[in-house]
Amino acid sequence: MADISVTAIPKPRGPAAIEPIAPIAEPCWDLIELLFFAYRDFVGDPDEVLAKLGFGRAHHRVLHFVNRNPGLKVADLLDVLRITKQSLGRVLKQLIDQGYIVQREGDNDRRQRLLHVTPAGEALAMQLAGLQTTRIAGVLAELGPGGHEAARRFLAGMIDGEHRERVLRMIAHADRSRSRRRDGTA
Amino acid sequence: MADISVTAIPKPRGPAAIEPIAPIAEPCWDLIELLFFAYRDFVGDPDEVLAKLGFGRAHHRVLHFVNRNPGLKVADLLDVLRITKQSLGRVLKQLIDQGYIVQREGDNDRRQRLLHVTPAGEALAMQLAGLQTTRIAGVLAELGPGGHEAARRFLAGMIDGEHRERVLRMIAHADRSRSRRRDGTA
DNA sequence: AAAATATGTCAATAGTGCTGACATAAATGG
DNA sequence: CCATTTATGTCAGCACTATTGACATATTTT
Repeated sequence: MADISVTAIPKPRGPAAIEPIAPIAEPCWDLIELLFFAYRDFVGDPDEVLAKLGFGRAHHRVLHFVNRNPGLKVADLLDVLRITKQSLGRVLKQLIDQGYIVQREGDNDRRQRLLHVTPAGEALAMQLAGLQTTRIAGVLAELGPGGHEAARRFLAGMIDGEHRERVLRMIAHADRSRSRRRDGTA
Repeated sequence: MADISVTAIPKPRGPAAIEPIAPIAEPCWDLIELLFFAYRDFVGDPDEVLAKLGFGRAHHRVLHFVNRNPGLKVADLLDVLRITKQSLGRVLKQLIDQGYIVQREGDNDRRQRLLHVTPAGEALAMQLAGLQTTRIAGVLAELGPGGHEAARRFLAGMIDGEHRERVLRMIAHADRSRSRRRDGTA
């Protein structure tokens, strides 16, 4: 029931065809390779902009998630990025020193350093997201209606089942967060 | 005509609504973030296996493309991976030293070192591709018919137009190459 | 024979991740 | 109030993957 499509067992090639060791299913080469090339170009646009600022992909990821989740706790950011605080440290310090991110003490818990983008940080984050959105929008326009939903379902399915729900909730939550900001409702 | 879906210009919020600086289109947050998480888990499975062998992602990419394109020239591999020969050097040397890849002199041009996987190399490459295929097959099974084609079109569209045709040709060519090998036609 | 090509290698550097150890401030639980 | 835990930061060192620049070797092309 879960073995449709690509991993289907190879059809026997003739009557009583002997399969010595079992050739197993042929890998899904096309999507494996397309994911590689697609992701490379997808992150390539931001890379160019970031390089001019002396930043790399790590800076992009931090800036992106802080922009999307204003007031994010450091611990939560570490959790999303799945890196150590030492790795985050260097990158975050640069973003703070150069005025793209600020830290604010937590209201309830003064140990927390809640992360926020500055106007410059938001501008940069939006510029980078804009580049990626332009690329995506180009594809979706070609694919026609249903393309967006199909892509979303494919990509969401590729996430570990263990984390999928959490990621989807985070995306939905960030969407609400940002639309409040746009409305000035915050 | 290319501005359907996500990047559509925001609808005016009321009669004669003034848009001060132009909020521009809202980025396509969901696909941007899903691509990040999906790709991370997609490469995560192989990462674990590779780590036990003392290899990293760079080794995976080299092994993958050599397995898919037997007799690949070093120069072509550099071109596909878009890295320098110095970067390739170390990684390739390790794969050769540990018996996963061999080099053969070109028949016509003896300067060339054509790359081939050994049986061990093929086994490893197929194991890694198998992990990724299992993940992909799980999604495709959920998506139903058309899912594979939709994913392929989305991902292919995400590749720079400049390189898309070349990538698709490479994939098609490698498919022929490998099926010849399976048939013993080579 | 000279020039171009395919490949390899040495050295230095950058970006991003890791582990381990330790420090500080604040919250929390007896 | 004090001990512990929590949230965060920081120093030091290491690994992997990428870069640039320079140079070497073998082979093909002109």
